[in-house]
Amino acid sequence: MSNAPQFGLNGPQSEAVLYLDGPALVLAGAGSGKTRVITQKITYMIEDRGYDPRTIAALTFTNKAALEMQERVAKLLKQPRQAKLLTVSTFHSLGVKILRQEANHLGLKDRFSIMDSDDCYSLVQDLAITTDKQLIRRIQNDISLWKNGLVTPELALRNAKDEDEAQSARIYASYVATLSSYQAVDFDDLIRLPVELFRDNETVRDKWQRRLRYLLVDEYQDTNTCQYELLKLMVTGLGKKPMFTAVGDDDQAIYAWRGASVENLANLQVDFPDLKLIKLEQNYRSTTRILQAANAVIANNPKLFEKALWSEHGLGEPIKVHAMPNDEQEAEQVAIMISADHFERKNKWSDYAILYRGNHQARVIEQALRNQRIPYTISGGQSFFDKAEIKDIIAYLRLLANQDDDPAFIRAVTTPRRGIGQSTLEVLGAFSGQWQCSLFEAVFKGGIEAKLTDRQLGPLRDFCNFINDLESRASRPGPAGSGDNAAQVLDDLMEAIHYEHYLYDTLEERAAQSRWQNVLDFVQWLKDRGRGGKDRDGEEKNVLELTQMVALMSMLEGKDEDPDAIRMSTLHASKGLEYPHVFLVGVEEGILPHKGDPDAPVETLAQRIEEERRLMYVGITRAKRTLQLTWCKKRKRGGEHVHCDVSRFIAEMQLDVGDAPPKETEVISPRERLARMKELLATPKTKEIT
DNA sequence: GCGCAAAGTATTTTT
DNA sequence: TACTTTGCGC
Repeated sequence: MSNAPQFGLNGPQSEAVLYLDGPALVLAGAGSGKTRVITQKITYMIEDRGYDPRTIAALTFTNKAALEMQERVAKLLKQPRQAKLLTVSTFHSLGVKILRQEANHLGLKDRFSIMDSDDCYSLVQDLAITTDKQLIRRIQNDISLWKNGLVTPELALRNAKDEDEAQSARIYASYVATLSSYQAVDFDDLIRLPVELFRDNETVRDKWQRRLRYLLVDEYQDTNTCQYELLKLMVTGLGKKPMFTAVGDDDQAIYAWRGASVENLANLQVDFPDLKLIKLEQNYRSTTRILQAANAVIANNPKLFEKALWSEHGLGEPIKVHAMPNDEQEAEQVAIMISADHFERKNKWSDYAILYRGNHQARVIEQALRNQRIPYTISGGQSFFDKAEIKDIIAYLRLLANQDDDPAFIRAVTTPRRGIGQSTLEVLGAFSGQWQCSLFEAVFKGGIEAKLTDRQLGPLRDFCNFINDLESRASRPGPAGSGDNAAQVLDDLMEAIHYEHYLYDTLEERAAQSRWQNVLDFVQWLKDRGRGGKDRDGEEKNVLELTQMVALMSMLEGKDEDPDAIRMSTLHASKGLEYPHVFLVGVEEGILPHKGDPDAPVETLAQRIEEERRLMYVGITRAKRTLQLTWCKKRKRGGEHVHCDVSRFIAEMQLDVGDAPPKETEVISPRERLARMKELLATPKTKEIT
C-alpha cells in the first residue's frame, strides 16, 4: 500500500483515505483536516474502488455536520447526485431509520413517537411525584446514563449503591413501561433499541450489514457505550472483515456528561487487534502561537495517545488577555474591539467569533452588539424546534401519527383552549389508567359517559373526531403517488385549529407576529420536504414520517443566517468550526472551568476539570489567526455582583513564557514541543492525577 | 375552566 | 434579571 501523498493531501491524510483493508482509527488533532479526509475517502471509495454509495454510511455528531459533509462530498464527486444515495446522518437519525423499518420486531408500531427531553422531564416529574427540579434532573440523568450504558432497570436496581439510586432505578422501570404504553421512545432509545434488536435478531442484523457495508464515524471520541456497541454490531459478523474508519481526537472529548467515554478510543484497539492507527498531527488552521498555547493547556491532562500538533504557519500575533471590571463592560469592550478591528483591517464581520461557556452569557453580548450595530448570528442557543409554538404544532402531528401518545394528546387538546381543562383530563386519565388504554381511546370507551358531563365530553369527542378524520386523509397516498397531500393536510390542520387567532388572542402583537411567522416557516419547511424534493436522502416522506425526523433537528436548515455576521456560539457548539479571529469570553474560575455540582464525589472532580480543560482547548483551537481572551473581576449573577477570579487555564497557556522576549523568528519543531510538553507533564500539576 | 398578577427561583454543555 | 410557578378571582 502506497502512502504517497495524493489528492493534495499530506502523507498520513492520504494513508487514511486509501486504507480500506480493515478497521482504521484516525487520530486527528484539531485543524488537521479530518473532514477533508472523510469526504475524500468517500469520494475515493465510490470513484476509484467501485463502492456503491448506498452501502456507505458516515455518522456525524450533529445534523448540521451531516448536511455539510454530504454537500462537501457532492462537490467532490464527478456525479454529485450520487451523494444523495449515501447515508450521512447522526447516530440518532440512523436509529430512527432502523426503528421505523424494524419496529414490529420490538413490539413497537412504525409510527412511534419520539419524546423530547421536556416530555421526558414531565414524565419523570409525574412518576417521582415531586416538583423538585434538581431531583427530577438527577433522576432523568441517571436514567439516561443507564440507558446509554445498556443497563436494564432490574440491573440498575440490583446494583443501586444507595436509596437515591434505588429510587431512580424504580422510576426508571415505570418510565420504560410508560414510554412503551405511549408507543414512544426517547433519544437514548433511538440507539439502545437498535442495539438490542441487532443483538437478538441475527437476520435483521445481517440485512443491515449487507445494506451498510462501510461505516465512517466522525467525532468518535464523543460516542457513548451504546453507540460503540451499535458500531460493533454493524461491522462484525457475516464472516467478513470489519470495515470502518473512526475519526476522533481524545483531546476534544467534551461530552462525558452525556455518557460519552473516551475509553472507546482505547477500547477500539482492544476489540479490533488489527486496527490501523493513523495520526494526523499537522495543523492547517492556526498560527504557531495559538497552537503553543493550546498544547500547553492540554499538556496538563493525562494523555491517552501521544500526539504533537504543529503548524507551518508563522508565529502569528500574540494572544491577548483582557481583564474587565464586569460582564457588561466585557461585552461592550469586545464589541468595540471587534468593530475597530473590522474597520481597520477591512475584514468581514463573519471573520469574528465570540465563544462562551454557557448560553446565558450570550444575552449581554447580544445587547452590546446591538448597541454597536454589529450584525450577529447565534448558533447553539435555543433550538428552533424547541419553541413553544413549534412544539404545539408538533404535538398535533405526533398525535396524528400515534394516538397512544398521551403527552401529545394533552398538549394538543389544550392548545388552543377548547373548554377542556385539568379536571376533565384528570378524570379521563384515571379512566384510561383503569382500562389500560390511551387517553384518546378512553374518549370513546363505554363507561366514560358516566364519569364526564356532556359539556366535558362534547369537546373531547369533537376533537378526537377531527384528529381521526385528518389522520385518515394523511395516511392516504397523495395524488400522483407522491406525498403531495401533506401540504393539504397541513393547511387543513392550521385552518381548523385557528392557531393564528389563538396567538394574537393570547399574546401581544409583536410576540404573536413573530411566533406566527415561525409557525409559517415550519409549515413551509414541512411542505418542502413532504414533496420529496428537498430532503437529503431523496426518499419520499409523508407528514407523519417527517414528524419523527423533526424531533431530532435543532435547526431550520435552509433558513439561512446572515452570511456576513459575527458568529456567537457556545464552546460545545463551536466544535468542528474555525474562525480567523476568536474572542473567548468569561474565562473565569467557576465559568471555565465551570463549577459543577458542589456535592459531587471528589474523584470525579479531577475528571471534570480535565473535561473543562478540553473545552478550553477546543476554544483556543477554533482560532486561525488571532485569539483574545477576556475575564471579569465581577459578574452579575441573579441580581447581585459577584467577585470572580481569573481562570487557571490562562496561566496554563504559558503566554508569558512563549511571548515575553519578542523572539520573532522562533520556530519550534515538533520534537522540541514534545520535549516541552513532557517537561510540563513531569512538573507539579500531575500529582493530583496519580 | 381560564386568565391575570404576584411571588419565587434558578442559572452548563445537547442528540 | 428574566422566566416559571402558584394563587386567586371571574
